[in-house]
Amino acid sequence: MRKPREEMIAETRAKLIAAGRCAFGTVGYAEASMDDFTAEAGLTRGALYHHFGDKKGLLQAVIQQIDAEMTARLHTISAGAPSRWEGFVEECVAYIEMALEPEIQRIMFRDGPAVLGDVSQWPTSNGCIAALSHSIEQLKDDGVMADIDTETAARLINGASSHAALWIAKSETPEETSKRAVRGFRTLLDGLRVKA
Amino acid sequence: MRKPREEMIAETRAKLIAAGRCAFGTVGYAEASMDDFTAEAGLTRGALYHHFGDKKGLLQAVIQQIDAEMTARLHTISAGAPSRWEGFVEECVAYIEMALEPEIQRIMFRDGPAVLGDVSQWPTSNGCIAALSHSIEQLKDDGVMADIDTETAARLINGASSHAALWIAKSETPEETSKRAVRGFRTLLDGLRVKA
DNA sequence: CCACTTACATACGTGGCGTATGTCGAGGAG
DNA sequence: CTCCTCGACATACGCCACGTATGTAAGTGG
Repeated sequence: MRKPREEMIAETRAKLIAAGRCAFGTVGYAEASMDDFTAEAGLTRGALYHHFGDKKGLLQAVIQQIDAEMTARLHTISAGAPSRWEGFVEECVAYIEMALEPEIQRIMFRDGPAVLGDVSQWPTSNGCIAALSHSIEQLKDDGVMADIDTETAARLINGASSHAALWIAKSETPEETSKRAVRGFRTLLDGLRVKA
Repeated sequence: MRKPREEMIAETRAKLIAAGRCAFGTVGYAEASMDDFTAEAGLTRGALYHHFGDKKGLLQAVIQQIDAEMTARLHTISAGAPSRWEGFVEECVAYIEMALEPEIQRIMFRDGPAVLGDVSQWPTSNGCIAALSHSIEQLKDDGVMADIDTETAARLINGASSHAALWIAKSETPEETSKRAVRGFRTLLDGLRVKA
């Protein structure tokens, strides 16, 4: 065994992140007891403080992981679309739909911003904003999208998406509400499209 | 003195709400110690639990108060505009700008949703959404706004606004960022306008 | 082979929340 | 006027969670 040491460490970190992610995603950040979910991972709070400094540090790590996954998913979706505009719209819709998943919603859109401030502000873990910005930039180059500041557009869309997701998730009829939201969202985006 | 009793009670409630509002708005909900800010109001946690049940109950009361103030402000703004469309746009811009005030931002857009879930969901304290919806409904009747589900539009705009405000507030150059955001926001809204 | 660091676990103090209990003043019944 | 009740609020207690200080065993460089 060449370097089993570092592997063990990485594994410990991964186990802590996984346990924290699970706890944060289900009972929420504030109600998640560090003693409890570290024990579930077969460890103690000592390990957590050693690797992440404090509870917020673990949350950061969890968010970073989730953000990376979301960014990857968005990328594959936009890449597989027939046109760039289509890809962009599908990306936005996918963003709403991802925000519907309880874990993503809770961690990325509720507890994350509340505990750490505007998550998309730090250089790390703003992959989703960056992905949206990239798409918008391309569309502007293609002359398909109206003249609007790229980052602003990305953030407005991001905000609309996440709130829509919250709305849907809390709705009594998520299915129907989701359809209404996506439909309205398409209309909103269509307003930004340059008409032929 | 006809009913000094009820006045005293109302005053106690008001003092608790004011103290809580101040603490929540500055240090945040989680960091606000009930012992501390009730003492600042010349009371104890006993009074708080008696009137509001628990810490969340006080937060609800605080949110309700702020929401009422915001709704009133939005109403006067939209009422004083030259046209309905102008009034609507100004309302939205005002919404962004209100969300810039630290107290409103912290309580209404960060801690509120995190602690209580989607605030705009409960019947109480959705005054702002209702005000936006009302404006949108009128614009649709006037044939000035594109065919979009009213509530959906209100929520998308609400989401975009609050995220924009977060972005601005955390920016290193809030003044400039604010201009970018408002400009982009106007473009977004313009996309919903029926062209003559 | 030994000193030293690293990766954790254990032990302890503090503080905040919620609840159970106590007290004091205001009104109504007689 | 007196007593009794009830509501408004304070006090007291226990619990739990976080953070830190300390301990320990395993690995690593010289």
